[in-house]
Amino acid sequence: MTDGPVRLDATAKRIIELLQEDGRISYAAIAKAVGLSEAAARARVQKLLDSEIMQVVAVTDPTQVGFTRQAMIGVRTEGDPMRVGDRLAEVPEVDYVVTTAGSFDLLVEVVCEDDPHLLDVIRRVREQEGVLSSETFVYLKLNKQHYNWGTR
Amino acid sequence: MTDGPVRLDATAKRIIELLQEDGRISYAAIAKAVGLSEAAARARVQKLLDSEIMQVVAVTDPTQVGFTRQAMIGVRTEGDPMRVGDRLAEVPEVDYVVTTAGSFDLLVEVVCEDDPHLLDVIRRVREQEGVLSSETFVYLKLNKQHYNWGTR
DNA sequence: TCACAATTCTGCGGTAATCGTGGATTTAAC
DNA sequence: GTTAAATCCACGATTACCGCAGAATTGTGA
Repeated sequence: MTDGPVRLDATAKRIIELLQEDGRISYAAIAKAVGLSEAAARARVQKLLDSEIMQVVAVTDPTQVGFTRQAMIGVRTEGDPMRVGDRLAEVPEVDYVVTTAGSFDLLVEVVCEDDPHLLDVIRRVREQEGVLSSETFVYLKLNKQHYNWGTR
Repeated sequence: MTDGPVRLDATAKRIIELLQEDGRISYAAIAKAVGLSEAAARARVQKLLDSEIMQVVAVTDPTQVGFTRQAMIGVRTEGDPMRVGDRLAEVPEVDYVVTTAGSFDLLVEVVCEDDPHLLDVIRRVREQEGVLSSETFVYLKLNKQHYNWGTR
């Protein structure tokens, strides 16, 4: 998140791909797949986690775990969009923030319990300094969500 | 993805939250945290995975693993947006599709290697039957990405 | 090219976690 | 109240995890 681009060799990429398929695969299985000792594979994984290139986490469809309202908010800003984006990232209900080129400067995904909650979050976003306007896209259905795009 | 809403008890929710923090936490640690035997905790996790309520995976910032171009594509459709969304979900470069209410019917996130690749993906999206128009937001920076929103 | 330092890897032993199974317990349906 | 299904626990055999010491590799500067 903070560092610049990091060099990843073929082994690191292969390890990432294995964990993209199954985040709970054992170190021993990783080692066998990439041709390293188990200890070396473990060190590699730990380094990838420590450097924040990769995180291994449980991902859920929020609507299945009690968050009935999700939305993407397109935001137009004045001043430095990244600065505004970093501040919006601090809002707990915000799980995803990207700075973009296009008719929005920022795209902000939020996870809420219900409509009043969403309304409150939108209000807080719009109050943020540097936010000129926003447009909300309420999620009706999550059609696809995957993470195994591999590496290049 | 296919089934309706599934009932999650407090234990299941607690397990999900633990795995949202650390996808590689041991079954034994989960068992201790939720007050079950190790075997029971393992069975619960397996059930959550099998039912596709939860997936445990490695998540990366695509720009760090060789995908230099990412974008969100806002799509306006005719006909059933979900149908179009499900078809767009089959495009390999598409990693995220949601049906929304607002000035776009669908939001489609794509992961590409470079500009020509992105251009080609956009072309394929626009050619899709039922797609009236689209607007592309090229990602400049990923400010935040997290998954530990918990459960309710 | 060589020497030196830093990093990475291997092998291994002790400890802990995983996995399967059988039987007890709880839950749900009628 | 009875039955069936689901869930849980106990436990042993297997496998994985983890830390460490030394070897091998990589990278750097003279």
